[in-house]
Amino acid sequence: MQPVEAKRIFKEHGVRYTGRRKAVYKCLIETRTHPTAEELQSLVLEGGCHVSTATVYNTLALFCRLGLARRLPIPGGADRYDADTTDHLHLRLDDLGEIHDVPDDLAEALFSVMDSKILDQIESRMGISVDRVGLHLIGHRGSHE
Amino acid sequence: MQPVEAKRIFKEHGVRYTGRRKAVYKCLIETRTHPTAEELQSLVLEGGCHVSTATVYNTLALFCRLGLARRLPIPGGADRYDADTTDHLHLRLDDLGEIHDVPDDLAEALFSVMDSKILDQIESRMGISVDRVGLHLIGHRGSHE
DNA sequence: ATTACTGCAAAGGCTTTGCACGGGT
DNA sequence: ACCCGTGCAAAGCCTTTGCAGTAAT
Repeated sequence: MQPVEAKRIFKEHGVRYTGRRKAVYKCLIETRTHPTAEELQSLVLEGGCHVSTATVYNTLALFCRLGLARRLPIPGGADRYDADTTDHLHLRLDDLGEIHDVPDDLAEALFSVMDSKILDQIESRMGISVDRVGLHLIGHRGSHE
Repeated sequence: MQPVEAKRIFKEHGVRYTGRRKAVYKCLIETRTHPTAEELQSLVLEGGCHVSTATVYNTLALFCRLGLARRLPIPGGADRYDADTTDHLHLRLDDLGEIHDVPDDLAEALFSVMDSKILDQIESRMGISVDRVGLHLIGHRGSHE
């Protein structure tokens, strides 16, 4: 999503498109490794725009509400944020503390094989409804050891 | 795993099989919904065995190290613990704050369709190694709305 | 002028840690 | 007697919140 479109979305929600929000959003879309709130704050500060920790968190929460970002819970660490809100597969490199996107065609290939008949069976046998299937990969840089 | 076998594992690791550890382990295997540390402490206390919060956490960490339990990270909430350390699929019921196991045959059916060729492709295209595939379901009680 | 945004600091939830005491072997 | 296990309280990390000041419309 382009920043100019973000501006429109803000307007539509009766929310102000302020300097810090602009700066936070810019850093978020420019950073490929899905930064934490703290990393994002550092980036914004380095860019010459002062912003407080609270504002970074509040701003990111706002982005998520507006559909401009997605929050990625990280077990045992700070959550990360992603400006790409489309459904896509994440690969966690735990040793580096990074999260990367898996190319869509490969992600699609993984998801497409998950037969909905199996999910239907799970629903009927367990007496529940499945809302979402969470899938993510955990790996590390380098070849198979 | 039977408590009697747990005792053996403790011995093997040169760790004492004390009253609290016994009580914590007993409550853990008896509780089907994968309790949090706090819930587990309450259960142990109700059972008439006094135990502190710190000990519950330390004990659970010990169990995980010994392979007697698994820690389940819960986004935005307290982590949960599972005495079943075999690979199996979890279903999170977020509205109830519960986690249930998916019957093995169904979980197996879901996993088996994930072609390893796709994972190989991801590895070569991204220049990484995939260590684990994380999969879990999020749902709610009741029929499809 | 009105309303929303921001910063600071405080508090919050969950978890770990330091240290002195007590209990197992 | 030794060492491990335990409790308590303090500190830790990440995040949210209250409130007073500031800026946008």
